[in-house]
Amino acid sequence: MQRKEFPIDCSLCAHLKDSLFNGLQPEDLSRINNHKTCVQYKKGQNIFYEGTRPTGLFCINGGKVKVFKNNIQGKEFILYISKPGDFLGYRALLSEEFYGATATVLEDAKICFIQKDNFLEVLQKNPLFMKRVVKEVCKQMGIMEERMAELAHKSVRERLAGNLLMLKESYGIEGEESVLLDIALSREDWASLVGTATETVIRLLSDFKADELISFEGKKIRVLDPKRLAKQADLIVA
Amino acid sequence: MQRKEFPIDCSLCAHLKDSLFNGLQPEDLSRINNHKTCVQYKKGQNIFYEGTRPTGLFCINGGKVKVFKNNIQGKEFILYISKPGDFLGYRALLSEEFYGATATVLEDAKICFIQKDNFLEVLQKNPLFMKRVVKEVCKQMGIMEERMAELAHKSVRERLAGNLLMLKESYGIEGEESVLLDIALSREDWASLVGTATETVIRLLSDFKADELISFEGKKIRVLDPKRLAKQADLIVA
DNA sequence: ACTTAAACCTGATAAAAGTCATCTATTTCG
DNA sequence: CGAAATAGATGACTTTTATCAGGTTTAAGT
Repeated sequence: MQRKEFPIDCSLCAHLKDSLFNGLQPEDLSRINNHKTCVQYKKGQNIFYEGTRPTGLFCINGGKVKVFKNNIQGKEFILYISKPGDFLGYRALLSEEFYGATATVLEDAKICFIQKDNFLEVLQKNPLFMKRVVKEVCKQMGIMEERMAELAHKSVRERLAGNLLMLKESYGIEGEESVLLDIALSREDWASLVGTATETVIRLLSDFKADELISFEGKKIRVLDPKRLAKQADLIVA
Repeated sequence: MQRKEFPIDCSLCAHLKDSLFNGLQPEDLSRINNHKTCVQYKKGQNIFYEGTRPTGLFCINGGKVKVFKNNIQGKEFILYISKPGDFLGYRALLSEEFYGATATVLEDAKICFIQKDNFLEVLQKNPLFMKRVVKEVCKQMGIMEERMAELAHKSVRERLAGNLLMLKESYGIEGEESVLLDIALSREDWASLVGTATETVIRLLSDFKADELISFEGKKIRVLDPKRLAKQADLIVA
């Protein structure tokens, strides 16, 4: 469980443009930069744990991370899958609560940590930055509301199709006639994302494959027919 | 569908202390106050509609409101039940999106409307107010995450028990040996809240009644045994 | 390379919950 | 007040999905 540090300058970060830090005054960005620590994580390592106190904010520079809750029976539900440029753990930090979820690395990651005080200071003296953060939180909340309503009334098949299309938006690499989802999830992760049993995901994914809606490419999935998939997700009135 | 206006001064509002406006500078509160319009709504009336553009913020002075999404098949899922002191419609306003849900009056209500510009101005020149809003949004988000995980992996029985306990926190009136839920929901509303079919709610509620966990008092429910209900909700390891 | 473990897959079965049909009680409203 | 509409209740049936038990394939570690 060794953690290797790595040097990187926020102002030169390849993902600054996708991040909420984009647009920050140079002096503020350098304040963030000078007080951060950046660490490499291997697949399977945890970044923070449900029930513990946040002491700062994580910002992803590379790799992918899942944020999930565990219920009493140990069943996992994935709330978010985060990628470079994304903030991690800001919800609990800003609501001044303990972490409500655990974050685990899906694909080897480089993650920067910004001390709570530094982040909050920059936040408070930058109304525009604050505004962007609020906007982002509220946007996320809208997505959650949508997902929750689907969880309540859609079948597993519909939800799986919907999640394939959702990940296509964030992780899709456009090819000719098809889109590769550039994220390697185990069947178990898919189950945690959709809110179902692993066996059910396996069966449905091979259904979708048999129907030529998707194909498998190593651990990744290629979306062959987004339109018909959207019908399966009951997003369009067929 | 006539709307009767009514006069009320924010600084004298009985629910100011429960509201996010609490702690606002007198001049800012009066700015809000002078630019608001307050209207009475009857049960069943809509306050705003999914898919329309927010033009301001609603603040509840009296009554109760449900905020819900409708899916393609017309099935309703209740996201929030709001009471006096609560803000309504701030999520879409702050994320600068269309409303993601519809708000309908559950019990005759008095609701004030604050024009977008006035609200945003007060928000921007008051970092502390902004901070409280962010904190509240993030707290709500934590609640949503929790509820979503339950929706994913708990049975309808567990969720119904959990929702009874949840409403007990917000709407419970303590009696001797029991707590009355001071909110009149139809079986259909309960179903929309829990994410199930009306018939299932009816059956489960009468199960709970037979087990003397709850009793019915007109349209309201009395919680007789919160502890055993928590076991049904699988909140405590029995 | 070999052993072990993890991930993936398949089939059978059972339980949970949705749907449909029907009936009764309770409101609502002209 | 009485008719009509709405809400609540119950039974029969079906579908979906979880669970369990057994497989095979793939990956990981020594």
